[in-house]
Amino acid sequence: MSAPDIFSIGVLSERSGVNIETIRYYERAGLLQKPARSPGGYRLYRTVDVTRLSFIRRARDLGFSLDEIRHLLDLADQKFRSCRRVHDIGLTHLTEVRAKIRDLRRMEGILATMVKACANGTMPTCPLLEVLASA
Amino acid sequence: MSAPDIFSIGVLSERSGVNIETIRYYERAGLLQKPARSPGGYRLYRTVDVTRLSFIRRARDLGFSLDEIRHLLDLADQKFRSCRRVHDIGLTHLTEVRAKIRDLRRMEGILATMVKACANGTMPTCPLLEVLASA
DNA sequence: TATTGAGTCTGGAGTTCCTACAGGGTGTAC
DNA sequence: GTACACCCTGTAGGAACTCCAGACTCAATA
Repeated sequence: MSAPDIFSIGVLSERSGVNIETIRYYERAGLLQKPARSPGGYRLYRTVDVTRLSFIRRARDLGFSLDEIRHLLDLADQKFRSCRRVHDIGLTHLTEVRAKIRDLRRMEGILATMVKACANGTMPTCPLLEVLASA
Repeated sequence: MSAPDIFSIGVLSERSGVNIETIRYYERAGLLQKPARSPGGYRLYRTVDVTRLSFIRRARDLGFSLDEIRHLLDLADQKFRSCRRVHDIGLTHLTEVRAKIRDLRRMEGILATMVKACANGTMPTCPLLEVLASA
């Protein structure tokens, strides 16, 4: 664990913002490859693991399930031989991502209006529910 | 259950896109008020419940926890007397919403590029991980 | 109006995605 | 060589659902 680009699970946790226990869980769940081990049995990681783990964390924050993230990781890993398959999976997620952006934009608009009104000392009414409720 | 604006949990489920079991779970968790009951004990809902439930579903899809959603519902319900409190809670969520939008737009860009390249028959390399991994 | 079949009820167990110990081993710094 | 922080496995817990059994309700139809 002395080489600068090889580090322990604690360091990985710190650099990726993912809990140590969660990292081990992702390994069990197959989202991370089983890492190399030190002679004493410690897991050994590299920079590429930080990247992968940070991605998983962000994607989770954005409401993607582990299964969806598995798909996205497969895309990134170039696991699909067929261009058609990359296209289809990419398009599915693109549609989902765009829908999420649209919803978040709506929420942003409402929240910004409320915060602004409050800053002026005016107690605002809140159309938050209605704006997301409509199809 | 004959009046047009009063309906059963099954109809509510259909109109809101939320599982029947999940609706009952939200009731137990205090996100939905306890509904009126028919003489035989069936839950009775109204249009306002569809709105509220649809909002919860959307917010869950966007990665908000039930606790965060409780806060947002409180905002919408005008539960806070103080403008300061509305301002603070609104601002907290606004910051979170904007961060999510930023991440999703990055994903959107990558996915769109990949889908486009694939449509041209070119197998693209995928910088998906890198784009979200960076702080 | 009696029946039938879809819908609903409660309570409890199972699933996913973590998170928190307990009890023990590892690594390194003095 | 012994502290002390770190890591190991395994198991148990929590959040947010999801499913099921066995019993009851309701509306439609014969």
